[in-house]
Amino acid sequence: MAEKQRHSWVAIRDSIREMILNSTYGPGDKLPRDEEFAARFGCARSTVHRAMRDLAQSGIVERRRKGGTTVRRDPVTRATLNIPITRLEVEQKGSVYRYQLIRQSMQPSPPAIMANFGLHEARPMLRVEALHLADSRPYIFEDRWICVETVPEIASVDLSRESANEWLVRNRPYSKCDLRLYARTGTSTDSEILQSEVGDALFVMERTTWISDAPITSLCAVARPGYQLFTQG
Amino acid sequence: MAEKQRHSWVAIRDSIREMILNSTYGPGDKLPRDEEFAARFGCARSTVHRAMRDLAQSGIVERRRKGGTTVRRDPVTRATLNIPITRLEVEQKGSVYRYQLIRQSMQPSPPAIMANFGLHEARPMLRVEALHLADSRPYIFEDRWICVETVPEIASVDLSRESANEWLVRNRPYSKCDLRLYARTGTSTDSEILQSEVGDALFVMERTTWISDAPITSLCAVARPGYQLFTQG
DNA sequence: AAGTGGTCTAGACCACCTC
DNA sequence: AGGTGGTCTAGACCACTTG
Repeated sequence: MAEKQRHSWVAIRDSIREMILNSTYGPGDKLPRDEEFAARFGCARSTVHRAMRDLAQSGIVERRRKGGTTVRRDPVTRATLNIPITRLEVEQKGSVYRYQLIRQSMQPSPPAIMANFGLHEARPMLRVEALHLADSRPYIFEDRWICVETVPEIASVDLSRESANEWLVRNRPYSKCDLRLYARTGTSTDSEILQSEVGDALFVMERTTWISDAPITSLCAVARPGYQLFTQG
Repeated sequence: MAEKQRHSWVAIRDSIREMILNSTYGPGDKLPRDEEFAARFGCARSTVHRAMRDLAQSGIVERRRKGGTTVRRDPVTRATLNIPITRLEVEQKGSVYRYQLIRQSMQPSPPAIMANFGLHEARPMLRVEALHLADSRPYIFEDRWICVETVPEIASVDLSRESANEWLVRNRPYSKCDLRLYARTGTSTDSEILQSEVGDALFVMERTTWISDAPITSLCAVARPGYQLFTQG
């Protein structure tokens, strides 16, 4: 009952992971070089590399040139979140999506937004407050700041028709994304906008993106009560 | 001002992404075969493959054998969450970690847990309720169910000394992990355990893991008010 | 300065899936 | 049944980083 491919990178990854869990190699230990493993397994070095890359991405090992591969002392659980465009998220649930621009204006970035971006000086930004609705009921409220120096085209987009969320995802790739998730108690302002009760537990997602160190957008999205965020491939 | 490596997979990835954003290839369009791209770029097919794998993982394209590579119609934002062992999370903040086992008992899996695992029949499970503390203040309360058929060794672990969280992460790899995040209003039970106020907004993380279709554990972790979950590489 | 991981190549074969 | 992506190899060179 052998595997179809004897030297598949998956098999090799599992072997190495098994050794780590066996304590053949413990936390902080240095693993043999890729070439050494390749010789042991009787496969090409690139196959070991492929396996190692997977283990590194899972957070089980750390790799450094010259430094070699070491077993992480602090294993982490890594989960990938899929954050779809809000319109598609709503439509996928079979609801009717509607979008409502509440306010937009040019403002210099306030301290909180500068902190999100890691900026030391204020930059001119477009602030957009908007509401996403599902079946005419408030779904997510977003308060977004867009750096017009990085995204000058945003000025010519009609944000009352197309959401900034959608325009940016479709037109601006990002190279870095910071995400912050937490729960907040609803205020009276929240309850007005989201038609929720004061004191409801609200789910908040803050997302900040850059394209190679240039700030793109930073937003704070507040979801209606009952909202859940899932993982999924 | 040319790049050091003219045919680096990063450069090729960026070129292809650029074409997609240019609408050279629009949503739903089929991209040329890898071999075709390789010929155009004057590189090896495996280099195109490396670039494509990255684009696929970012959620920009979809690849299928024989079906070829297509531009996704519904772009998604993908973010990787790092969920450390709770003890390390606390210690990294410079706080003193403490752990307190509240209750543990063998119980057949209730419907909610069966649903998390996708089981049709109840299985014997070890239920563990425990509290993680930071500087003697409640930090996270976890209500965990462990499938003893998959993890029989758990029976011989002293869970009053080592948290199930830590033991499992260190000893049990998983092949699949479902995550669900949401906000919940604190009940009187919550307020007792977490020393919070009734009505506080609490951040809840539900996590279910399998090892190749065999259920490992399903837990519901409730964090103290003010808790935040971040991304980070 | 040298050792280790990262990348690239050219070619081969395989596995999956649509046509 | 055939086309496409996925993997594997053997070898070469490069880039990072630590001793």
